[in-house]
Amino acid sequence: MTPLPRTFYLPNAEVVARALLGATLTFEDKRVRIVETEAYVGPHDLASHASKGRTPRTEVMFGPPGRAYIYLIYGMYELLNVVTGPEGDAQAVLIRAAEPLSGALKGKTDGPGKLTRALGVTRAHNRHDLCAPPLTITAGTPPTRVVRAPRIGVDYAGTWRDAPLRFYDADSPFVSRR
DNA sequence: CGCTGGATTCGA
DNA sequence: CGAATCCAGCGC
Repeated sequence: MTPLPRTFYLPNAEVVARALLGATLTFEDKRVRIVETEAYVGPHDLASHASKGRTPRTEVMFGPPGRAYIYLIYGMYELLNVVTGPEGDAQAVLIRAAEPLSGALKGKTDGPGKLTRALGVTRAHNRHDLCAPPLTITAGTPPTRVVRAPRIGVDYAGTWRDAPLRFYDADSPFVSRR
């Protein structure tokens, strides 16, 4: 399969988060179907790391769309994001959960930390261009029903805490719990 | 340079 | 409910 074109990542994070549901995430020989995402809509979004401004860590979010933003959280989990929006517009979509498609996975994929661990994706792939191997996203099977809800674990985000920017496949048993 | 706390997960 | 485990961001 051909990776989704860079133009796919050009719209805002909310649109891309919704559009990524059902798409296939591939890393080397491992493939999963994305079933849960969250949109981080810009520097004004207090839940986004981009709200701290342009720093060494957030730099990639201010760059061109279609790149991976991967960071370490709680000292032990790597979370995978996709940068969206035009260059200079720091938006991103967190990939929270997926369904296994290949059998080579090293564990569960029903949570953002577990997903990257099962795929073997690490910070070494931060800034990687998702339009080229080994880490890519291709078209897949869209969900029948999509649920929109508040994001998980962003209680610190003030007025942005309850913004309904989380999307998931209502019929998938692989959506993260909570 | 020291301090604080986190887009999580698992086990008690 | 709290520990694990480490580093970004910030203040001094």
